[in-house]
Amino acid sequence: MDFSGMDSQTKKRSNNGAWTVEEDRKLAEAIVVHGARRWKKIANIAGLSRCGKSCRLRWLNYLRPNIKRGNISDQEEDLILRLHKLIGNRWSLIAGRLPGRTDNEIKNYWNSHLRKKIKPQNGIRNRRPEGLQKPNSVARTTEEKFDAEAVAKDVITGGGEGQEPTTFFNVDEFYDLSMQYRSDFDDWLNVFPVK
DNA sequence: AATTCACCCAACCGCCTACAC
DNA sequence: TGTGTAGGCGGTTGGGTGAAT
Repeated sequence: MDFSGMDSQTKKRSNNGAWTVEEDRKLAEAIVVHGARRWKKIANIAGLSRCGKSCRLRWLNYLRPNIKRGNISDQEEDLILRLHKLIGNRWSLIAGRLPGRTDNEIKNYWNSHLRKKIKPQNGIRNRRPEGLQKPNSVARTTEEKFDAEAVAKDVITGGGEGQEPTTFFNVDEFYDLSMQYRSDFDDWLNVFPVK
C-alpha cells in the first residue's frame, strides 16, 4: 500500500469506520477530564485506536454539548444562503454564526439541499485569487480578509470592474465573532446588508 | 419481492498554518 | 531559525436507507 501522499497521522491510522457507543463514551470521559485539546493525547488516554484528528471531528460534530439536532429552519437556511453569498464555502465561519450547528452539518446541508437551488452567478462564488492559500481559521491573515472583502464587493456590486460598492461591507466587523448579535440573526444580518 | 437509484450524512483525506522544541 | 508535529479546514467518499421501478 502506498502511503506516500498521506500525512503523518493518516499513515498511522487504520480506517475504523463508524464510531461505537463505547468509543463515544471513552472519548467523552477523556475530554471531561483533560479538556478538548491535545487530541492525540486524548485518543491515547481514552484507549482509542483512533487518531487525534478523528477524535476531534467526532467531538466537534457529534459529542460536543449544545449541538442542535434536527432540521435546518427557514431562518437558518436564509442565513446560510446569505453568508455563503458573502464569503463562499467558508463553512466554519458560517457555522460560527449558527449556534449549535457544525461546519460539517452546514456543508452537508449545502451540498445536498442548497447547491441545487442556487444557480452559479458569473462564477464568482467560491473563488480564491491566484496564489492565495486555503484559509485557516486560527490565524486569519490580512490577505484572507482582503479576499473576503473582494468577494463581498463582487456580491454587492455584481462583480463589475472598478465599480464602487453600493453597500458598505466591513470585513473586520464580519470577522469579529464577539457574538454581540448572535442571539438575533436579523439584527446581525442587518449589519451586513446585501443588495 | 427484488433490484436500482437517489439522497443523506458521518467519516475520511489531504493540504495548510501555527506552534513547540 | 529550522524542522517536525498537531490542529483546523474544505473537499470527497462510501455506507445506510427509503423511494421508485
